[in-house]
This record gives sequence, structure tokens and C-alpha cells, in this order.
Amino acid sequence: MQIVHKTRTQLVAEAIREKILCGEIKAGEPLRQAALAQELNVSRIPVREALMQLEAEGLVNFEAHKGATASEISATQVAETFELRALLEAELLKHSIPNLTKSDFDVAEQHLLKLEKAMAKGDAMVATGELNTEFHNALYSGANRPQTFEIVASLNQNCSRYVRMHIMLAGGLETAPEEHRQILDLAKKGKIKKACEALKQHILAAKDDIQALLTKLEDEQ
Amino acid sequence: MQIVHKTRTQLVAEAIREKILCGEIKAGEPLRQAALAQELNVSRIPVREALMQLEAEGLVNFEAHKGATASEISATQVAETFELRALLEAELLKHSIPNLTKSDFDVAEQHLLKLEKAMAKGDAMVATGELNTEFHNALYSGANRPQTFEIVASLNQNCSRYVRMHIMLAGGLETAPEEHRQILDLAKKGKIKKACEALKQHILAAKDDIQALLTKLEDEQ
DNA sequence: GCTTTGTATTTTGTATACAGTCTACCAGTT
DNA sequence: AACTGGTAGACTGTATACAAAATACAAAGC
Repeated sequence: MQIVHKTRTQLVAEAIREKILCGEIKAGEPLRQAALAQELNVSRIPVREALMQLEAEGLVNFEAHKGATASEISATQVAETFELRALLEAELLKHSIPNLTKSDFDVAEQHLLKLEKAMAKGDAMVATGELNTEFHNALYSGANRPQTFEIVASLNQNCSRYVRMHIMLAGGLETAPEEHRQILDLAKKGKIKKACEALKQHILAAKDDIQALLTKLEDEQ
Repeated sequence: MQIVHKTRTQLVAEAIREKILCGEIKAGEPLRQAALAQELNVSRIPVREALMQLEAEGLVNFEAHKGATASEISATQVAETFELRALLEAELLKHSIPNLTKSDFDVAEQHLLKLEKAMAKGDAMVATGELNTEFHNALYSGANRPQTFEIVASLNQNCSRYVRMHIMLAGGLETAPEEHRQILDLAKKGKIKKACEALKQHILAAKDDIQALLTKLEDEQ
């Protein structure tokens, strides 16, 4: 284990990111540099730099001379994000499967077991968050496509607050665990096309679920 | 025409971006904050912020305490970038065509005529650069997918220096003009699938060309 | 009363100054 | 000669201070 030196900018970025993703900062809310700086006990410079990073990640909108706001995502934008994920993750899986070894599959299997255990314990938050991402990433580890991978990671992060919200309000996705198992099995058998198709459906099903919820919330206002 | 106030950070970002894209700063070369600040007659703060933006765009690598370098792109990475473009641009076109009106097609036609004229004049640099992007974007104007659009724009920018290099060394892509015409015609006729397929081939053909050149250059060293 | 103009206040943008980290080089040791 | 430890210089990271822009609000004109 290597110790890593983190700059204040990075620490601040993590802090603000978490605030946005867990809903402590609501969408549209302005982010005052001075206030954040004081709260986190740093100067405004690292706060500014962190905000710019978060803008690149899509979590924040930054307008010159007007400041930053937590970016709002509409139901239609969520749809686009998930459709992009479906497209890109299927592409990753397609290129990954031929390069996956037995031990790679074992790793994926481990992640899936952890995920199923968490789900059985009713711990949907963790299961749909980190564990879910880890399982997916394990499947893509053979793709050797760093750019695609990074875009997918960014998309995931971007919509993760909506996924979390969905879990809170609707208890999470019921069918996800079986779908995961199915995708892994197809991948193991080398059925690339079917595995990719199942993955796409898996992601698009989540989209429909979350979009329905968001549309309902928007209508209520 | 509205006058737009640009911050120094934005101006610096544009300046450095151009330096990288036109080859004045070579890949791998370190970008010293103090030197850039002095050259552009600003302090180091806007330089830092510009470099971070460029990192988000993928043009620069930024390592804590070590500084920024113009990012190197290998032949395999160029391949990935173009394949991503093929995938995402086809997706944009697919969603755009049903929404394109007569006047949208007219705009695309205008761009294409300009492009062909520039090409006939032997002005491949402009034709393969801005004009090419404008034509492509016109085709995607009905897609209504801002995120996808932005990713594509970023990918384009990222590899544009290699496209420019290719033009310098090999005179540009010979078949591109006819391919453009063909894509536009298919789109006008509403033949979505065929148009998307042609677009993919168009982009992948450029990939093969540039990749061949890059591999040759890498071998020579 | 409504619009316009001027001013105070808040907030962001940038310069300067200082602190922390990395790198390269050199002396001393084995 | 190879290795360790230490030191100086270069460069980046961050705090502070000041400048510029945006905003809110009050006063003047119609």
C-alpha cells in the first residue's frame, strides 16, 4: 500500500462532490467560494480549482463572474446519460470478454457474491452504489479502453445521486441481481452478443425506472 | 452581436490549446506555469486554471507537484478515440435525422458546398478542420443530446492535431468529400440505418489512414 | 407609479507572496 | 564504483490582498 499525498484541491473536490451526491447540496443551489473555503478551512484558491474540476465532471455549472451552482439534471438528461452508458458499456464488454481470463471471472464472481449478500441484507444503498460499479468494472477490465472507461465512470458518477434517490424512495431495482448473474454467465460462455444485449437491457431497465420516478416528482411540483 | 467578456483564464486556455493543437508545443513537453504566465503577461493563477481545464479536455496531463505536460497520444489511443467517435456520432445521427427539417438540410448543404470548394482549392487544412466539424455538427443538430454532443466535440478536439499532422504529411483524406455527399443524401432520404453505417465507415476510414501514419512514425524512431 | 441611473455591497477574478514538494547534485561512507 | 544522506534550486501548491464584475437597492427623472 502506497501512501498518497493529496492536495487540498483534491480533498476539497471530494468533499463537495460527496455533498452534492448525497443531496446535502441540492441541484441548482449556488456554491459560494468564500463560504466553502471557510467551512473547509482552506483559502478560496483550492475551492475554485475543485469547483472547476467538478464542472468538468458535470456535477457543477460554473459561470464567469456569477459563480457555481450544483447542476440540475432533468428527466430527459437522465435518459440520455443512461442511454450513453448502455451504448458505451456494451462496447466495453464486447471488447473485454475475449481478453478475460479465468481469474478475471473469479474476481467478478466475488464482487457479485458480495453484492448479492448486501442485497439480501437489505443494504441496497451499498449494493447499488460501489459494489455495483465494482462488478461492472470487473467485467470491463479486459477492454483496454481507458478513454471509454473514463467517460463511463464519469457518467456513472454524474447520475449516482439519482440512483441513490431512487433507492431511498423506491427501494432499488428488484430485478438487478438476476440480471447481473445472467450477464456474467453469458460472458463466461463467450456469448458476446447476448451478454452485451443483456447488459444494455439491464441499464435501460434502470433508466426507465428512474425516469418514471423523476417525471412523477417533476409533475408534482 | 453580443459582446462577450472573457476572463483571463479563458484567454489563456485558448492560447495554450492552440499552441498544442498546431504543434508549437509537442506531445510530452512540460508546461511551466511561470514561463507561460510571463509569456502571456498574466499571473500563474489563470495559467493553472487554464491547464486544469485543458486536462479535463484531455489535451494536458496534470500531476500534483510535478506539473503539466502536453498529453501524448499513441496509435492505439488514436484508434480508440476514432472508434468512440464512430459509435457516438452514429448515435447522434440516428436520433437527429427524424427531427431534421428542410432548412436544416439546406444548412448542411451549404457547409458541404463550402467544404468542397475549399477542398478543390487545395485548402485541405481548413476543409478537414473547422468546415468538416461544422458539416458534421449540422447533421447532428436535431439529435437534442447535449451530453453526447459535448463528448464528441471533446474527442474531436483531442485528435485534431493528429488530423492536422496527417494533412501535412499525407495531403489529407482523398475519399472524404464523396463520403460526405453520400451521407447527406442518405440522411435526406430518411435512410437512417444506411446513413449511420456510411458515417461509421467514413470515420473508421479516417482512423485507419491516420493510424497507419502514426505507426509508421513510431517505428521510425 | 414606472423606468432609469447611480451607489453600496457582495462575490468572483487575479496578482503577489510564501510554504511545501520534488529533483538533481555532491560529499561522505562502505 | 555503488550507495546513502543531505542540501540547494526549481517548481508547484496555497494563503492573502487587491481589482473587477455582478447584484441589490435607493434616489432621481419622467
